[in-house]
Amino acid sequence: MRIGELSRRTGVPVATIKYYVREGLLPAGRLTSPNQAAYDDTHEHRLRLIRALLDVGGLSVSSIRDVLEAVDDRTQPVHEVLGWAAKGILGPAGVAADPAAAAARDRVAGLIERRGWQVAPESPPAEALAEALAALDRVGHGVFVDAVLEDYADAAEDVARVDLEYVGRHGSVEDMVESVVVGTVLGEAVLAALRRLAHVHASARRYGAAAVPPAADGSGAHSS
Amino acid sequence: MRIGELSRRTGVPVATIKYYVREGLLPAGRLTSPNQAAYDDTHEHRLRLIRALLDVGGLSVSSIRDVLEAVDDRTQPVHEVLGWAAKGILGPAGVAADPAAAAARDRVAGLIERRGWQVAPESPPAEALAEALAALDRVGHGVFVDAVLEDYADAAEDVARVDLEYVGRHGSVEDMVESVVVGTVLGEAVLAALRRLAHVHASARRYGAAAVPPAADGSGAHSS
DNA sequence: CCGTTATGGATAGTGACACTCGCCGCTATC
DNA sequence: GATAGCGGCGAGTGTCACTATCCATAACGG
Repeated sequence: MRIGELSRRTGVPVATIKYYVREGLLPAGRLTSPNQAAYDDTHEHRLRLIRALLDVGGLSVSSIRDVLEAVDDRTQPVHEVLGWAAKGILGPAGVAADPAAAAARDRVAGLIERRGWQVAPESPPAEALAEALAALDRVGHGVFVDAVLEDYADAAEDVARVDLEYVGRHGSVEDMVESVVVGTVLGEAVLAALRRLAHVHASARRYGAAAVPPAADGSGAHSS
Repeated sequence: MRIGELSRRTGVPVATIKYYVREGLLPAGRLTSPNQAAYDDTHEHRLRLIRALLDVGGLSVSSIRDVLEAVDDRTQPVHEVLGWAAKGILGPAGVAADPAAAAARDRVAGLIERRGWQVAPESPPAEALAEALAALDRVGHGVFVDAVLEDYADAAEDVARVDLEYVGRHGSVEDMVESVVVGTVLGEAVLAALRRLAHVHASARRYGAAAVPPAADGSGAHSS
């Protein structure tokens, strides 16, 4: 397969594929002549993965490069791979120093301890959580945390159990790291969408009984 | 309070505050002279909200403008507000037409029906879900969906129940829409972080028994 | 009273990001 | 042997979230 067909199969423009190769997201094709290269199924699969991470997962190109390096590195322990991606989605952040942040970090440490989670409080997900709790506090919704944190944690545990089961049942170690990545990133998108769906349903049931036909107008549908 | 103090209190640069005012995210201060304006607590609160949605929620400035308009518009029914924000996080997207997308939409419709959810299958969250499922399918992890969808949906229902209870118990209708926004957007970040935390824990327990001291090296800790 | 600093308002510029274009010389295909 | 496609490269594009500069005016300190 040459680049044109790869492009046609995946719907990704040729120029973009070349760009991904330059950026190190996609390995170059096997050269058959000085200016002719062949691509195969692995390239196609990798390309689809890149697009999924980019479009649905919302990762940046540079995060994806890091992630894919981890996927390719077979020596990477699975649970190590799980910590990274937060930084790609949340900004560089860099450990805030205000009172809200300090309180949030304590709160996270308490939660981890109470749950008996074997996680370092300095790990990226823990800091991401602290960041989110601090933000909630700063906008005056600190109570939200009191009201929901434990229930959220229960739900997170349920979900994580299911995820791990899937990854574990998925056969070869080669694919495992990719399963973890896919499950983490795309699973997040799935869960978020489900939560909003459940919100809409629960809200419609509780407040407006009036049917909610939201596709009728375009008021909020188009972007920019 | 003048703009300088507002800046000092929130940590947001003066130039950035001016930018938010220009962009319509933040109302202008009350003019006391042709070139002097006063800001109050509502401005401060709004500014913190903007930063939270931006930094933690990952919304774009234009999404935030839309969201805040809804917050300010008291006539907005609550369950109507719940549909929007997906477009800010996921791209404009625009309804894919390939087989994976079609299958995913069917699947979503089936799920909604099976759950008895009162949600239109064309609503933004439903389409976001279909998008995510389609992406999963395209990267060859369609099985993931079979394995976890129902459990995810259970978890989402649990979480949504808790969320709605919080919003309902939160008093005045004025604050309700804001609670919904905050709960939806920041709650998503909280839930995602908790899920990753639970992943790391469950994974450490199941695979590497070796303690996982992740803060020791800086290999993945600092960004870019 | 006056120099310094801060302010509102407007315009222009910045850096990061994810592409996208154009060019060159070569190759595959009809 | 014309035409289309190719690999590789550098440069350009549009968007986004700021950021910098400028001006005339206002507040503030001595």
